[in-house]
Amino acid sequence: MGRNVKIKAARGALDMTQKALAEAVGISRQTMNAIEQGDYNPTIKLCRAICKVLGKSLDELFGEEENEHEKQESGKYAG
Amino acid sequence: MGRNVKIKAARGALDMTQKALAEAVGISRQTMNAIEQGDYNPTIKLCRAICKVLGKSLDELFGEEENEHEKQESGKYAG
DNA sequence: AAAATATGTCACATATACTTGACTTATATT
DNA sequence: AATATAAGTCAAGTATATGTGACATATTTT
Repeated sequence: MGRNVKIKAARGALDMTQKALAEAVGISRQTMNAIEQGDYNPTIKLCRAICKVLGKSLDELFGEEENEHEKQESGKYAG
Repeated sequence: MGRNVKIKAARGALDMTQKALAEAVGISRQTMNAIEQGDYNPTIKLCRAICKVLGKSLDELFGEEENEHEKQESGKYAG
């Protein structure tokens, strides 16, 4: 999928650890890590919760996939 | 969850049926219907695909849950 | 350099997003 | 008023998001 660098940056700006963010959002640390790693595809409700904690919009954190070195998407919903 | 009136409106503006939108996005008609009905919580990837087809941003279509007559959320990720 | 904390990853379990097929109720169209 | 298309819903199946525990590797702190 493509690592989510924006979450990591926003989290860093608030000096929060993955664990702290995960707790604030109400999910497990591993899930938070997997999302930053791009290992999966969170639900919109979870994305909204992350945005709220980090004080960012959906577009800022989850808009337009990083297509810098695009790694052959398993493309279920065609782009 | 709360019906997504915005998708319905954007779809209507393009004179698309649920079936047509579902096909354009690459999901089943029933899933599209369930999302508009607020019967579940799509993944961000699917949301992006819907946005792309409808020419709207995540914030426009999926930002901030409708809290007009808020029906006691099952609140997994606290709001 | 040892101890502590943060991050990455794996395997297995559970909840739920999404599919498919079928049926019903609206809303056109003729 | 009959026929067609659109929309809503249900049950049963499959795929995957998320949880939990455990362990490995970075990175920071002492």
